[in-house]
Amino acid sequence: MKIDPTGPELAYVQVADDIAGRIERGELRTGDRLPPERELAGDYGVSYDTIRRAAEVLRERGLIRTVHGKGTFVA
Amino acid sequence: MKIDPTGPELAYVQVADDIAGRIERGELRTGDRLPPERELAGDYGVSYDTIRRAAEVLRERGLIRTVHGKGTFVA
DNA sequence: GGAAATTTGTTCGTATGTATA
DNA sequence: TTATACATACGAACAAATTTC
Repeated sequence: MKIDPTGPELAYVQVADDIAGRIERGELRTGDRLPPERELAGDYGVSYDTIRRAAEVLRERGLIRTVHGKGTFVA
Repeated sequence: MKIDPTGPELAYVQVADDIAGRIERGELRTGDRLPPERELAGDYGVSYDTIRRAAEVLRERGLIRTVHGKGTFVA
């Protein structure tokens, strides 16, 4: 679940693609809550900032929605 | 009691060290309850987040214990 | 039992400084 | 110079546990 920070792919793109893949494969389903952003940062071995960027990408794609104080959910 | 945010020492370390010093000097004794975390934040002029980090350090050192809904006590 | 106040716990939102490519 | 990435810190919203009346 870790990200390769040395590869040609940007870290936040790798994270976004990984989460998108989990949604597409049905590992994450509509309404499911993702782990907290700061926990995802630890899971992927990246910074909170990188998770924020990845989440922004996924929100723009309409794959997730985020609620202040509650969490991030599969759309 | 305020913290120096411009110094090289991290804010949460400064807070943890200050509270540890008060315990070591006997100003705070076993069983004493500390002020609420959000009040400590105001006292030290730092954020709740910083107090939480400081408390985590002190818990790891075994100097305090925290009870949900009750408060934080000197160990 | 129930409501309110107090206090800690969790989670997202934002800003800043530093390092690197 | 700009964009990426990391870490710290401050702010805001939501939730749970405890006590008291």
